Amino acid sequence: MPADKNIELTISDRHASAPPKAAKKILDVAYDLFYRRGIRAIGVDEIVKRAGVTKPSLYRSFPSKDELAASYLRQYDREYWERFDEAVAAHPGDPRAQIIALLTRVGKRTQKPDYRGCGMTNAAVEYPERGHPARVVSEDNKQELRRRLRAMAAAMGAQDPDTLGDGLLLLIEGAYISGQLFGLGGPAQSVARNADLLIEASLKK
Amino acid sequence: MPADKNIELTISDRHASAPPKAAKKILDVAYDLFYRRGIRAIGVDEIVKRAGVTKPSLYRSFPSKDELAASYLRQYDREYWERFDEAVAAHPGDPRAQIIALLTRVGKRTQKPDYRGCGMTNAAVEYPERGHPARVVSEDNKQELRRRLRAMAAAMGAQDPDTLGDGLLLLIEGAYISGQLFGLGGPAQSVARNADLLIEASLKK
DNA sequence: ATGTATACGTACCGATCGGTAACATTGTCA
DNA sequence: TGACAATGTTACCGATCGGTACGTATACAT
Repeated sequence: MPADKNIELTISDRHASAPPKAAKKILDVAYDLFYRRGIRAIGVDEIVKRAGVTKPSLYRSFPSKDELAASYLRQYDREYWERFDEAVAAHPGDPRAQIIALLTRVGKRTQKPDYRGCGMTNAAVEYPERGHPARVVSEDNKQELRRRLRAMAAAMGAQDPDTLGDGLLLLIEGAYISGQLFGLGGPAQSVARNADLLIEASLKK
Repeated sequence: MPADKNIELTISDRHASAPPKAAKKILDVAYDLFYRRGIRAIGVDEIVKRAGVTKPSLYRSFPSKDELAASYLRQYDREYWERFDEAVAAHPGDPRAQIIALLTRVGKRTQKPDYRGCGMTNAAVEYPERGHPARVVSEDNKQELRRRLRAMAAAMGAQDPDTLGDGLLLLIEGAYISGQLFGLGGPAQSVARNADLLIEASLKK
């Protein structure tokens, strides 16, 4: 279930009704294409064609393709933390169970046939140049992920919370990547089990 | 120290001397540009310009840009296993020490200022379509990595060698990716420490 | 010197890239 | 009805994409 809330705060919050419809269709289509096939691989022509709109419509709502990509990632970011918070909320006050729930879900997603990894991670690989609009969003997302994982490791009572938090991040990123590299039956299916072992070895005795 | 052995078996092994010099320059330049800035981001025009040759020269030695990218990855593959075997050879008969040596080096490389991750991983992200020449090389490389890590986990006497091998792979891939995402001081610097903890927790007691 | 093979360069191809100018059409609310 | 905003239409821009037709330079063997 993709992009169904507001498009961009600056667009939808004008006077509480009837934001441009074209912008939403464009962003929905761009979201799907960028995620599945990559940002560089998709041209604006294909986006407008599949969205049933024209190019000027795209450039009225988004200043450039790069900014459209950044908008796609901001949308991805919202849904990312929704999923995150959902797993956390399922085990209130139990950070270890939260992590395991989170990683179990990630592991399951990576085993779906056409899994394509994390949109954030992929975008950062596609745009190595510092300061690129898409990369900025991606880096912010990862910084926040690191912050949360370290905080959760501390709440678990790890001997070295920063090391455990970073170790969990490495496992997660490894799952994102190897999920799209190996497909079904790949190493990503064991991410939760390995995280559990790592946590066990990292707690104060 | 880049690409200084043979270019392509099919080129250099013609009659044991004087293979086209242009092909080597092209592959060297392509290697550098593809790795640092991405394959899709680099056009053939830039490659031939920086190599000081012309486009027809490129297409006499390589049937297409995609195949040039595949050649780049085959070269990367050779150097990859050279580094791997080097770390292994430093600790004969001690798989755990081999892994730690390996991951210590990976962790160090990820902390270099302009670290750009694993060329194989990056190529697979850039080319999600199955069967793409570049992706095929990348997938083969990863399969082999998984095979070796599982074998080493078994040699260590892990309770569940496949799970430990896969866990190590997840940590390694996580290090490749987060190395280029976070730069200096990122989570990748702790990959060896986390691997050691994971190994400790995975051995038979 | 002349044939033959190989490597290289000039110049070009059609397609697509991201992006825009100018204008016509629609729907909505006053 | 009039005004305005959103969208559509058509046609175009210069740049770059991957790739090639075709002539030329060099080397070596006869």
